[in-house]
Amino acid sequence: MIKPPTRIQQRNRAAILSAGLDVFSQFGFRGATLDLIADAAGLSKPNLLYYFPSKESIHTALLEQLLDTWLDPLKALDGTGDPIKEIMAYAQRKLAMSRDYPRESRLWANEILQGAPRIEDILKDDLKALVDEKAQIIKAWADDGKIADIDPHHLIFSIWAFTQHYADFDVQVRAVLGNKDPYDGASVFLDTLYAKLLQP
Amino acid sequence: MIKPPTRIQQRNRAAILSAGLDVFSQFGFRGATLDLIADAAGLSKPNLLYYFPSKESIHTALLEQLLDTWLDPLKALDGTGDPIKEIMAYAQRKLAMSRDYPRESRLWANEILQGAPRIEDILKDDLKALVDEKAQIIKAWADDGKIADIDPHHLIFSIWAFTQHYADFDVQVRAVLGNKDPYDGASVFLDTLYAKLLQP
DNA sequence: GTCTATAGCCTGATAGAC
DNA sequence: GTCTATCAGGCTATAGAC
Repeated sequence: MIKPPTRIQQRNRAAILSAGLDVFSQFGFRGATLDLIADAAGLSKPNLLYYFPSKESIHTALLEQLLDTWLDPLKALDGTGDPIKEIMAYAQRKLAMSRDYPRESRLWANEILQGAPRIEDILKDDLKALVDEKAQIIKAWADDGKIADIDPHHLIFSIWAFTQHYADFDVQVRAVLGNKDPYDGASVFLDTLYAKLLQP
Repeated sequence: MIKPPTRIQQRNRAAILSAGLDVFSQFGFRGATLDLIADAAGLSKPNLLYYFPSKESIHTALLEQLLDTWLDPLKALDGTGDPIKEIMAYAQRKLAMSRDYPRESRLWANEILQGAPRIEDILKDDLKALVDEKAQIIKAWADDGKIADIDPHHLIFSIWAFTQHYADFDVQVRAVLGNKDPYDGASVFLDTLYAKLLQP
């Protein structure tokens, strides 16, 4: 018989996951330590290991939780909608994710930078299938003359690259811009960029 | 009296730096270990520490060496040249750097992702000054109607983001593309993207 | 210049009291 | 459920033989 988690358990699990997100997204899997996570979560190390049996299990839980929401913006790209509007709305959704979930973006970036040892299969199966499916939609739009004839895969890469840059390279962007908020300017630029690119 | 380094010393120093680049670019500063670097360099750990006094010193040497070449493509942007050609040539130079020096790109990405504790001052001083200078050139071109009126800072960010994506997210790009080489398609896409964006 | 040996600290994880 | 105490192994760095 499995008992439902108490409020304390829910709170501690959430605190650990949030602390783990902080630490793993900054230092990567190898650079993160249980001491740092335990401190950030306000728990002792053994107590942390009472909730999660290992360092790996915290990391895995975070990646699984992330996958649920990370691919949503692309999944929402609708083949029956207005082509240019659909693509530009996707790009803006991704930019909003960088603004609202920068730690998640950096967790992903760290995992890929380190060779994606824990999610390589997911990239080659789920991610590739999703991208190929949406690329086909975009290609059909191009063939119909509804948007310019550009490579759909590199179009998607460019959206990922540009939007995630503001989360992953946040320190650099802010160092260069000074005190200005990056996201307003980025949003305007994004609209201009893809409006011009996609115009048939 | 300082003696010139012997051939063995030159070779070992180079081997350590190359091994350090491999390891730091994959795991970040904290995730890297001297054991991994020593193995990759084909030296024992104490011998490695004979050439560099500490882990930090290897990392610093790599970052300094990187800075020399990392900003060259932007420095070469010439205010007296043809505006659209200059910007597109810059973007292509950056893409070539991702292709030819992916480890350097990932070393940089790791450092920024981790909050750039060791190069934050350089970002705020040297990098900001360089970018502001080139942004002013680009703005003047826009004011003269020679290129479209777009935000120069975000234009530069977009070039960084898109070109470095192919080095930093290499595993993901290749997982999605299958066996195809990414760089030919990226180069064509890059030309199309900025030709359309910059057209006044 | 290069090695073996090791100091001294930090790491992930466990045992057992309460 | 949470703690103190602790283990075994990995970590950076040093000592000292050759």
